Amino acid sequence: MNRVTNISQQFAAHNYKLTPQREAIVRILLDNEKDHLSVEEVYMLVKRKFPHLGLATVYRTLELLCELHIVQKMNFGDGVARYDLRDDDHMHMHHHLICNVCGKLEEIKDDWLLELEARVAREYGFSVTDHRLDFKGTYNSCQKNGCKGDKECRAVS
Amino acid sequence: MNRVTNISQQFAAHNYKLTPQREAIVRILLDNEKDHLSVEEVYMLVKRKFPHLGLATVYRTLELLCELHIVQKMNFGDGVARYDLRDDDHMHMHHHLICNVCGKLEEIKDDWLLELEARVAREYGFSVTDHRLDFKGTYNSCQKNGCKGDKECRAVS
DNA sequence: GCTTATATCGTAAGGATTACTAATTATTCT
DNA sequence: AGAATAATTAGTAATCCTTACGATATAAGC
Repeated sequence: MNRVTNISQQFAAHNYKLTPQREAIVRILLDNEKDHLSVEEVYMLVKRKFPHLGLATVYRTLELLCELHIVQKMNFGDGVARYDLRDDDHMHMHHHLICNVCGKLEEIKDDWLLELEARVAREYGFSVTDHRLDFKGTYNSCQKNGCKGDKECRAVS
Repeated sequence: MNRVTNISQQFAAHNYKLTPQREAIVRILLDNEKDHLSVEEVYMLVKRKFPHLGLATVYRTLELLCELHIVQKMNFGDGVARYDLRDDDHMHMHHHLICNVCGKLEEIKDDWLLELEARVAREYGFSVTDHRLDFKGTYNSCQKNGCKGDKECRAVS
């Protein structure tokens, strides 16, 4: 099924309407799935096709998408919230690799934590509904370029 | 060795001085290790013993501690940065359990990710220097109290 | 078609963090 | 010890991101 149609149905299921503004925002997110866009970036991109759209609408729509578990609001330490499309099952977030040198943010779609979640349930009496796993480090290909220094810790990870 | 002494040496090693203000802040962090304090909370606590301390000094000191890898700045979604003491080796962060019902934040000190880090290195050519692993879910003991709803997704996780 | 609810727009208000200047404290050199 | 230099702090102003608000516009129900 078309992803926009799918999302439209999820809106309807919760008595929300997929207005033209909301649809434009959703399309921007789908078209830039790899990019972990910030509110401002979404705003800029969607304004090309929809010049009259207001910034507050972007904030509200992203909050709505978050509530519907279509996206996940995240903070990678650059001072702005970023939004990441969830997997189709809307269950778990994928993992991230964040390079200290080049700054690249790569996604790992596999879920590597099923075993650990079972362990958490067993040992801590805690049933996991979601997780977040980020790795910081350096790509081997970036290693030779040297490290920019140890300032990355200042970021809110 | 005394932890304050140890930290003092780390300051000296980087040509920073452990001033009375900085030491007071460090002591507050050590005394409230489990609590993931925010800047404002540190400020309030340290002012009891050190009424003339300024808020900006708290911000600067925590940034400094972050640079020295003594603490880790984190964002758990409540709009403020929180600071978490690193393990003694200053290498890796511990993991967190965050309950959707009671809001409790528990730490898991074991490092469960060594194998996954090896896998990342092998499959992605990425050598991990640090990680972040948070589990969201509910304690079995909280389950019977019911869930507050699905608004937790609005938080920046 | 009129009424009611929902969504948008633009901007004002809020809150957390950073930037900045003057004052204070420590260090170095003679 | 005393002057000069450097490091640190205090207090507040400025900045930036986000939320709140009132008015307008759009859609839904009868």
